[in-house]
Amino acid sequence: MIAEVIVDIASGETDRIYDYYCDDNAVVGSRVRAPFGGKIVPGFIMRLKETTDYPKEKLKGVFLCDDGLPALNKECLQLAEKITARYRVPKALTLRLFLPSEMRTGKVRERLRSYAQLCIPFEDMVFGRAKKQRAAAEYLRDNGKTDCALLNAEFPAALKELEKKGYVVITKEQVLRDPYKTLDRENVLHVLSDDQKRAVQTVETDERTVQLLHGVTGSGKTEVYLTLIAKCLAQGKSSIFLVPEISLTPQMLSQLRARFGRNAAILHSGLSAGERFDEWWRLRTGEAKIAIGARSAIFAPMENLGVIIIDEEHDGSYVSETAPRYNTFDVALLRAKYNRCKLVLGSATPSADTYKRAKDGEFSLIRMDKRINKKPLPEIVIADMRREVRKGNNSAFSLALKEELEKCLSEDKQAILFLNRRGYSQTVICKECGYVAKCRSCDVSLTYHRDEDCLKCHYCGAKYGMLSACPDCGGKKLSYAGTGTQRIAADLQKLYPTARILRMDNDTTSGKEGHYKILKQFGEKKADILVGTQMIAKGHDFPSVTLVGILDADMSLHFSDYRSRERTFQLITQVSGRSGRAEEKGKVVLQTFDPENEVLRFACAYDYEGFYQSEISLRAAMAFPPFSKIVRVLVTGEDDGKTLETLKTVYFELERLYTEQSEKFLFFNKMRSPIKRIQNKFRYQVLMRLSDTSVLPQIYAVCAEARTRDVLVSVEENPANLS
DNA sequence: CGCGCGCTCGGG
DNA sequence: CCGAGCGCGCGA
Repeated sequence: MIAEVIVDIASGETDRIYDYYCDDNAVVGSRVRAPFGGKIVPGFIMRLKETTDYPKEKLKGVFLCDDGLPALNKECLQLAEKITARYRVPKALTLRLFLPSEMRTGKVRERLRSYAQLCIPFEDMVFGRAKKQRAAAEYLRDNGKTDCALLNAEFPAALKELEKKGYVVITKEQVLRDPYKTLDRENVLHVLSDDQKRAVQTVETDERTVQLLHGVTGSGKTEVYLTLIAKCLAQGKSSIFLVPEISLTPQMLSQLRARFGRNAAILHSGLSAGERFDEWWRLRTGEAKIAIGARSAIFAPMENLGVIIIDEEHDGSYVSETAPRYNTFDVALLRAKYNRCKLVLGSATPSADTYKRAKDGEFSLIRMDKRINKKPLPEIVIADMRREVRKGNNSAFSLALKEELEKCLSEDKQAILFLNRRGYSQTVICKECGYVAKCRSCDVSLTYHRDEDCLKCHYCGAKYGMLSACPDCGGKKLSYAGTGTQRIAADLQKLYPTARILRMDNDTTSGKEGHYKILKQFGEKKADILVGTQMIAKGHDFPSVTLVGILDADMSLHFSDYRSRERTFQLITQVSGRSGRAEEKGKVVLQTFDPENEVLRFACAYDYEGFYQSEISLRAAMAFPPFSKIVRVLVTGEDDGKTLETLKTVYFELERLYTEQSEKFLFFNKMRSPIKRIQNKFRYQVLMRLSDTSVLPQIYAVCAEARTRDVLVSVEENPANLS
């Protein structure tokens, strides 16, 4: 038998079919190891045939990795075909999306799971200030051998440290028992509210594929999702449940485990390679029928899908940032159509694009206006910072916020303060000549970090020593402009010396799991005030938080991005939802220099509909998406000359499209990208706005053609930022 | 004349 | 993508 093979090499040059001899029992979609260019590389069988035109004496044979069940089923192969064509990427790159990464590296399929157990007496261990390690060790002392996946989810990073210290041994074992048996399978009746019942019924009966669930925070959308999933399960159908990465918290994981047990495979960043493979394999064989995870879980290998759910539909993490830059919704829609099942989108603040399609009747629109516990949403009060400054208050905190903070502290409640920037201050400016400290390889302003007394580049992480004098003019009057979380936390501590303050931003949350640690500490009431950036907006549920302060509510309005209004509205709604989750009524203080701003007004009134109406008419008037499509072609490379050369060819070809079909373009221009260099790569871009997307495939074709060995050409549709 | 690096080519 | 093969440039 002859196999048509795609070799797993991420390059356009090898992106074609190579013929090989193969076993007669080979199946399309199987993984192989193929001799290629003097090495053995992984590959995939795309088709099988009896003969080949390629000279027999030069033909080589492949080793079959999958016996019986191929790694990729028919749907995967068809989906891969479509994604490859749509985004014009090498086929190998698309096929990789469907497999856990460790399957490519050639390790033989193992059905092993890692378990940890103590190997010296608990009493002999020394922990110092490592509370998480102590907690993990205590857990192991009390519970004995435990699945590493569970420990990693609960005590991030602790296990690795314990192993390093020699306190814990990790063993790999054949999966013999249910590793989740430590979690009691819950046995409760899920009684739905009228709103929830109606939502479930609509999803099941409405003809349209896409169902938008627009429910206010606390309206019980999650229960609707879980009911839909449970119903599918009862019919033997599988489901996919997508959430933003950040919301896969340990609490949520155990809730899902309790509800669905081993029927659910949860694909989250805490899993080790082996565990990820294990979960994937359970889905592939049909042993597990529910895939839960972030964006990439849309490629879960199940058959017979009954429903696909995308929670927090508006979340930016649903667009991939590496090639293929797929949009999760687009992939989900393809899968829903293939399986003839429903695609449910849920959000309290849907993106304008999605909401418009629902209002236009393309999607079904299900409203859930009532909160499940009938509690009112927290009151949002606007603090006019201009007036504060006029009154002589130059601090970052308004009088109203300080009053609320004091009340909050005296009542032993918790508060969250939210702001948009990070670091101690934004930039270092010479007051005499206007010099601004910039990164040598990225051409962006550096940020001062007080704890390390250094300057850091937020794009490449480069560190520079603090300046004592201006390198340009020698002046000594250097000033820090802007305010970050670090500064806020310091000021706050001065104001309330006894308050316990936690800070959370990209600097304090090292590693993927870093932010969980801080959130967990806060959840355990080990701090009174949490100061943080965007990342505290989602996820955890803190019952004793009764106050949320948004320090610079208008900051995000000033980004040069057509979605900044929408994002600001979403952010305020989301952050406000952190306040008053339990019995106590919550309060939100929103500080702004622009108190008349209508976006802030709509957000304070929880008026999504009003916001949408205003936003959509603005988008229409300005011909912004969804009334157009913004396309950015980004040309990047280490060699400035070569990069410019490629930019020229790309621009020449695109300009031809523009002149030939100018009626489809609203805007067309080439320019240097706002940040000229990131990680030593020069960046140039061609920016377009299309009124008619029928030229899009041609744009992709031009870019695929222009890409060279050392210059990358990528296409972004409605990019989230233009840096 | 010899080796070194940079570019081009091909891999089944 | 990655290694093999080849050409030209420089040093002894």
